[in-house]
Amino acid sequence: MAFAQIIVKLAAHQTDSVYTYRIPDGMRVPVGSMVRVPFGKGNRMLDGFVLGITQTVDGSIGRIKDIEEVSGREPVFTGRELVMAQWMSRRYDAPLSSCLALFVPRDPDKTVQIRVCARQLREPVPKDRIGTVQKSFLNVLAEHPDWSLSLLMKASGAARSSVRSLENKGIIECFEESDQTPAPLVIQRVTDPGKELNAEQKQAADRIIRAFHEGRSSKFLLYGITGSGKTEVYMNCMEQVLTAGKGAYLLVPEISLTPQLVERLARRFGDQIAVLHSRLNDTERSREWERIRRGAAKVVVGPRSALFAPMPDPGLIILDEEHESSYKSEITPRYHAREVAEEMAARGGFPLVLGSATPSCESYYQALEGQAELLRLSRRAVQDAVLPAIRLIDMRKEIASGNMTGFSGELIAAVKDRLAKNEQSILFLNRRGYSSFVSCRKCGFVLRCPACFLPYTYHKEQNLLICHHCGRAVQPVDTCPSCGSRYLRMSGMGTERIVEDLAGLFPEARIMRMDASTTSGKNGFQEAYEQIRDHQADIIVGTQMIAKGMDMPLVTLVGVISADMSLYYPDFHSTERTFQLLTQVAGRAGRGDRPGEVLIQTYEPNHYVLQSVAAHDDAEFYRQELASRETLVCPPFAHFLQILLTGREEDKVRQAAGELAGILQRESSGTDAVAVLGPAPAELGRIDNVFRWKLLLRHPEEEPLIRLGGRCLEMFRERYRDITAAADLNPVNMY
DNA sequence: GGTAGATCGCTT
DNA sequence: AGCGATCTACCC
Repeated sequence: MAFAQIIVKLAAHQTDSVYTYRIPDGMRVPVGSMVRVPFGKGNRMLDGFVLGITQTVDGSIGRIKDIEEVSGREPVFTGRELVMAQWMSRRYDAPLSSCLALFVPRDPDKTVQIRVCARQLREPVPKDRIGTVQKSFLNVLAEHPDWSLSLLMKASGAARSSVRSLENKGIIECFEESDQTPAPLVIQRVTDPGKELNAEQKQAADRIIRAFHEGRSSKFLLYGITGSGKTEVYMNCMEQVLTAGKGAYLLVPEISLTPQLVERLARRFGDQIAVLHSRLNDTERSREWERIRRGAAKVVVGPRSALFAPMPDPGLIILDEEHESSYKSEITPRYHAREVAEEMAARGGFPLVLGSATPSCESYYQALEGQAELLRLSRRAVQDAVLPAIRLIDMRKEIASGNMTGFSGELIAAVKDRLAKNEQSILFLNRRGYSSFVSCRKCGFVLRCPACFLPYTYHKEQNLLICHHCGRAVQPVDTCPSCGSRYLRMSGMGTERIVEDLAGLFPEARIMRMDASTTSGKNGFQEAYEQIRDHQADIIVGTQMIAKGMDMPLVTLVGVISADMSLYYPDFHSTERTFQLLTQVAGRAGRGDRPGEVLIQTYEPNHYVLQSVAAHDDAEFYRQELASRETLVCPPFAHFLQILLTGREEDKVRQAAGELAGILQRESSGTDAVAVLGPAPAELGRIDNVFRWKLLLRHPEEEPLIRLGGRCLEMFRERYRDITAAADLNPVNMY
């Protein structure tokens, strides 16, 4: 008798419990299998992962049930993957089952279809008495040796018993065969042999490849300005890694996974690439995974989750736009792809490349400290393109001169000028919708979502008040729900409002809006891009999505409506984000043969972020930002562990938060003392009627935070079963 | 998350 | 006492 140690995927389990199930006689259940098991009083079928096999069983276990079946290919995860999942589980305080699930396709049965085939071993000798049905079966088999057993049976009219009879006589043999390697999603011939690299690019590629050949897991920061040809360096390195028989991961932020990039990679690597993104269905994703698992696809392109694709022998991981916050998962396990990639590279003994035009402060600091090798690309690969002129517009002066429109005279004049020249303008505002809140002029009441307590954003097109947090949509009212007055006012500006105002100012212009609301369809983003490229719009009003890597040669003006909005967001990342966003959005101007101009409207033109953006002085930004981070004791000079407590009863959540703070303070002592900040209600104190309190732990090193957090949360969870406590290491959203 | 068994509270 | 509504513990 054999038993399997199984962890089960159950949402209510905040921590893993290992259950013992009996393996029915004849069932093959290796370690690493995914199985269906009956669970709970109702014997509901759940997915489970097999962590171990034992021959005996602990007498204290009451009732032991049988495994129902094994899902898909067995096993679904390797020992190496289990080790990575365990590392993630500890580091991110997440159930092991949730970490293992990342390495397993959602429906393993779709990954590979096992079929039963037959092959003839010898001719029937005369003394064998063959019936006619069996003879017919052999004839069909001779004609179609690749058919499945069921097909052969159907064609010949043979029953399973006849087949068994042939088997028993040793004339045929039945065997299981997995399907052929699935067809690639992207089919393209290799037409691009690769460009000659310039000196900087070549030096960068050489140093990465040297580390690869030496089996060093070095970390590189490829810091290259917009248009300096980072992708060409990536492709050159990947090609050399492939030549050496290994595979490569190219991670991109989801938004950057555009058809242009995929096409470019396909022209270079043909069907050796596997493309993964969130819009694939289960079958498509499973097929790409299967191609990767079989070694048919050696270049994996995708967002952070692509790291978990089962590449048998990786030799390189590249994170493009490494500063992007989409590399941090906001659901359990709350991992950062950069950290997971680093761990994979370290274990595998191969290099990691972080690429960006605006590196994260963490990576920049590591390069300064020598923990990452810095590779600079300082020249634009496109010869004539020059950096755009960036000018700051002091909006205080506009207000002083009586201009309350939100558009400076200079910006309006510049747009008018571009319209006259038949060139395109981009106007950037990082807030969608029409107005940011609706309030009563008489009593000051603000219309808010009842579940989240966040002000509603008015969407004029749909004529709805929408909560940008939970998505709740309600009909607008014309009287104040509090005092009954009819003086309701819309305040703050969103992209919809900007479009409306511009239409009034420039009635002849073709104005287009590009934000999450207008690009939601399957190809929404691509279609919008093509419209811009084909000059079907003169003015494009958009949120941050227009800042990302699109090539728009007709755009010669970029206007930032308000740079201050993101600058004063209550999060220490806000300055860095603003710098990155403004630098990226400025990079959209003048990439063709005409020079670009960037106008940034602000109420604080002397702020170091704006000054360094305007001067194209990245080094100065990082100098000031790192100094400020050191003073504020923020990353990279400290690490945070945020603990979010949620529950349906406000009093209970508050009380639990206080108790957890006490446990943390008691357990953290001596030289390794961790700073405990809070508890405090979260800025979004209530979402969908669940109350939220938070605690923040800070320490110069990560390890004491992970250790203390893990230990204290274990104690806490035993005591409070109805309160959810979720840890987040170095959260990207500190609210 | 789902279920059974315990407990609560209101009805007859 | 009788029965639905709510709470609590546990699931191999």
